[in-house]
Amino acid sequence: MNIKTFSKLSNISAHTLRYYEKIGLLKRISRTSSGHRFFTQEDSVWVEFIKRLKDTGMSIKHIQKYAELRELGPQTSVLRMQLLQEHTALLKQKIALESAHLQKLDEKIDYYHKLINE
Amino acid sequence: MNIKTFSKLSNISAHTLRYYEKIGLLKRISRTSSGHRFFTQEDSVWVEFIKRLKDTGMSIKHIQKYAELRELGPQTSVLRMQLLQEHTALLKQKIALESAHLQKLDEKIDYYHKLINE
DNA sequence: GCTTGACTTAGAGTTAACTCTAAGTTGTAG
DNA sequence: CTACAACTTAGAGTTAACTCTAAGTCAAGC
Repeated sequence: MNIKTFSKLSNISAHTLRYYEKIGLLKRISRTSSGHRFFTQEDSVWVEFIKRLKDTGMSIKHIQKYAELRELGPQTSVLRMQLLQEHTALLKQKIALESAHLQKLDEKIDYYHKLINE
Repeated sequence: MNIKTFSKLSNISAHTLRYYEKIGLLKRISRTSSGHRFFTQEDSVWVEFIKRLKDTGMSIKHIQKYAELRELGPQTSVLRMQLLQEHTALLKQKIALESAHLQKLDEKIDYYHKLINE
């Protein structure tokens, strides 16, 4: 599919897709004979994975690192797994912190409730 | 306590504390006779609350709004409660999304494990 | 065949939230 | 009493991650 269609599908602007390619998040995007980018199902899977990393707070720099390892093929599996493990460890901490904060905020809301109903 | 002590206690730089005062996150910080800021236990409680909001993804602009309402006194309780409720609703969604992502990432790590042990 | 869209490079602009600098004054702790 | 710290205003610089512009070429769809 072309960049416009892929942009809609992935919910990432064409500008940003070109930017991601430029900075090395997307590599080996195939081209039509005329030079237009041609996105495949595989690209879609990869982009969804990038979004997953981004949505869980991984920086572009770290995603670049992962993308580089991916580029090097199967012999980097252990390294990639380690990166993911480090990331999920942080993510677990983050979720735990947010959950604790949420509880405190809910308590504060309860406090307001009582305050108002007096 | 003075700004340096408070900075250490709150883990926020003196620069940032002055910045927070300037943009209206911190109001009515008392002063010594010589004009130096003098932080109290109450300020500490408020700053911890600000950190809670920030750590859960609330923007400075929204925290400013909350701080303004707080400044207006008890008659804004309902509004403040509503702001908090909106925030916790978003936060719950965010935690749910992150948890779903975490699960997928854990699955990918499992996949790598199997790949490596073959 | 015309309009809309994709391509390129290079670089400027944006937003959030700081973070720092300068320059000069005054205060405080050891 | 000396060195370090706090104060002020005004504005510049930083980082991340986009986001957009220009200018010109070329392609695709109706």
